[in-house]
Amino acid sequence: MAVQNSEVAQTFNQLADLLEIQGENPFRIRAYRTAARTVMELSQSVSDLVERHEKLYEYPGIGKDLAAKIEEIVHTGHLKALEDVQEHTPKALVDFLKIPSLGPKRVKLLYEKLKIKSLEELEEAAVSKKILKLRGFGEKTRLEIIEGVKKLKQAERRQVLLYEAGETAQHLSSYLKNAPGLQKLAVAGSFRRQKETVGDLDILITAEKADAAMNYFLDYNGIAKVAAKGPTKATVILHSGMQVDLRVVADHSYGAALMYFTGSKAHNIALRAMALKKGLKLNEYGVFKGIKPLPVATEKSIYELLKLPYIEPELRENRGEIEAAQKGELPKLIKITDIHGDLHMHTTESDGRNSLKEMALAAARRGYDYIGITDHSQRVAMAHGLDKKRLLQQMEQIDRLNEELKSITILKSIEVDILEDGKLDLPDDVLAKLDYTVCAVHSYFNLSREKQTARILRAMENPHFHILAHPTGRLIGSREACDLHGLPQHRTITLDEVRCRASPPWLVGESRRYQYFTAVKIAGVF
DNA sequence: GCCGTTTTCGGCCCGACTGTTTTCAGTCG
Repeated sequence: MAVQNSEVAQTFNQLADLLEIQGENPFRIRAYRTAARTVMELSQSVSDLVERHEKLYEYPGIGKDLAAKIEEIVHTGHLKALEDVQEHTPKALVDFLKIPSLGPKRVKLLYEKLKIKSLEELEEAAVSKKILKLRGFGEKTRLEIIEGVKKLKQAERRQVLLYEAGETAQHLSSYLKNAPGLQKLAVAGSFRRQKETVGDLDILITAEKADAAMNYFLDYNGIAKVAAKGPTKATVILHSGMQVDLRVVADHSYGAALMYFTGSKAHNIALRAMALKKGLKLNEYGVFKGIKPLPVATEKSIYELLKLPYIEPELRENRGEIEAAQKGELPKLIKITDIHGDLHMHTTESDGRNSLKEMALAAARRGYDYIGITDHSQRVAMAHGLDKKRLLQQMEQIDRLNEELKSITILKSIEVDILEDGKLDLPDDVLAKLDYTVCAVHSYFNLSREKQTARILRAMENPHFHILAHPTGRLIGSREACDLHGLPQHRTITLDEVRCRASPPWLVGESRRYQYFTAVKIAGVF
């Protein structure tokens, strides 16, 4: 059984967590984490690379040592070094790191001085005030730990979907726009990078008087708790549980601060290292030569100073965008204005919320040239999927509507279910009458990799198969991707890619909850 | 553990805030 890249990355991260608690050289720990990231971003499986004797140590952040460790994991399925470290460190200590105010140093102290090695022991030591004996532990920390243990027992820290975070961001932004003396405002962080889920919101403002704006922010009625506040920085927890960080900077630092708070952390570190090599210092206040600030009002001017073109926030993850920028090979990202139509839409015939005509009119108002109607097929009974008879009726309806509406073209389609054996859920004669089909898996997500892949390949062999919808079936935060051979786990799709995949060059539908744009069938998707 | 137009050794991003301390270490982003 081949080892997945994510398993290798997980092993490295586990090792890094444990070494952190043991007080190992922090740079060595960082190397493990960097390597874990690199492995996750590889477009090929490490198993294949090892099998073909590719030089793993030529990838960024992977040297000979880590390459050997990767090979060990591929060959033996585990890492002896991790097991050795695990043997001497209780696993629960790693969970302690998730508690606010507990970092590796304090976890180490708790373990060494008080022999604490489980969540229960930690709770007991906090409640009985034993931990106050330790240097650096006071009453505040004690209460933080009790609260943290409670939360940890309940659930993981909540990550919300991007669009949910967008609603909170919208509320907060419109509130803050009325702050006294407000000049500029941006929601930065992972939200600006448009990550699929967002853990907290980072809001950056410039204002005539920082303290007035800060106080205005702290008066926001959605705040449940103020976790930290200073003259330029505050952290609050909203009633929804979401954390919001506010930073106030001087107007001339806005560009540098926006870049800094947008991240990602890895991208910033890489940029700072580049700046250092040029004899410059980069921080959230600007770019400095010695102590002399250079004029950098915008993010663009900072990139220019580093001899780089502007890098879009969505790409700032230090997974090759800086190298691509240096070579002038940055991908062009999809913009709303690039979208001319939507090929994945439901109506009230199945589980949509609007009628066929309402959908068409709404799309026309958006300026779309075309839409494709893709209600569910009969097998998805929960969504009242269409059988042959109802689909034929809908097609007639579409013909009539196309006559009536001249501003938009409505294409006939269906989201046809891929059955467990790879057959499509409707007979070929009716599929042949459609403009195109969207095919998707809605059941049996847990088949083995071999069976799942064979199932989809078989569906693709059908001459009426055109588009594979939500290819991995992953629901962000609630259902894992199904195991398929050859689909990358995580990546950004660019406009050029969509163009070259789609023939004719249609953009394809997306959903808020699925990770992927619906992929279009081309040779070599798998 | 990685890496090299200061280098094969000696660096490795950097600042705000907190809590505990009595000047600063640890955490966080």
